Amino acid sequence: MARDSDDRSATPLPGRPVRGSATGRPIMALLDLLGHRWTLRIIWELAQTPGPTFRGLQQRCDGVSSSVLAQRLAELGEAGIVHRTERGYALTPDGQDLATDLTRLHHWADRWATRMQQRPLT
Amino acid sequence: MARDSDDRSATPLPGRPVRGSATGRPIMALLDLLGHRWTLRIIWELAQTPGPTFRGLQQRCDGVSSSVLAQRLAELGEAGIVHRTERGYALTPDGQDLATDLTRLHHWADRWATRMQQRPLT
DNA sequence: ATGAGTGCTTCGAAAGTAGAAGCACGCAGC
DNA sequence: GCTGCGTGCTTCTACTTTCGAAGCACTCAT
Repeated sequence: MARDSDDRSATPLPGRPVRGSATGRPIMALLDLLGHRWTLRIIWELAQTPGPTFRGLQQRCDGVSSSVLAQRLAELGEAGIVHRTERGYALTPDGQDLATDLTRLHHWADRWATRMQQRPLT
Repeated sequence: MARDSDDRSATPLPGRPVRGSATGRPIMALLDLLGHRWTLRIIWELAQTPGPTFRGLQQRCDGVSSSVLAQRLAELGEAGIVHRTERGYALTPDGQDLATDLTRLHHWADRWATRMQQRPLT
């Protein structure tokens, strides 16, 4: 996982300067972390059905490449959002809190869908 | 802005098959849309201080390249989250609702920072 | 030993992003 | 007119990230 002296294990964490913000403000680190592709989706899937295997999670995420999945799980693990249990991958208590907030996005998305159908696009 | 018949206007929208999900479920479209780089940040900045100019917003986002910013604003506009007013760019009512949900992420991020400081990483 | 499952890595190709430069427009002052 | 400034936004090339197939090392049951 961590090849020694890997400068690129640049997981966005609070207190660290992250890409797009040198201040290290927690919200910036979070927005950066969640801005990585598949990250939001992985948290979402783990919230829906906890405990999948690596390959199982891969399938749930519509066949995300294993290289990226491993990378994301490492980031989320380092951030204390996901951990690996004997029964598979799962959200930590912190991760569950975060997932709860994401649930609100789900409700928003449903209303969004309704409005977009009413408004003919382009 | 919306040049007709542009094949690349692949903005993730509910009802459309998006990358990583053929179903077009609203939440998937949203997670995909928000997973693009700078998208979360742009919404966040517009929620903090509405009405910036293009270049002003660019500076707030730590110098995001103008090409990406224009692309993101087009996506968010197409999604009905951001629109351009006479006083500059601003969130639509829908966008403000979304930003409200993101505010919860801010609180989570602060708690996250506290925990990460207590636990030395790696 | 064979086979199937696991987590995870490697590597070339494709897609996305960075960053500087520049275009077209409007407007104020001259 | 022209110059200068500010606007939104595009174009271009170089760099980074992601994809996707393949494969490695390991465990466990057969």
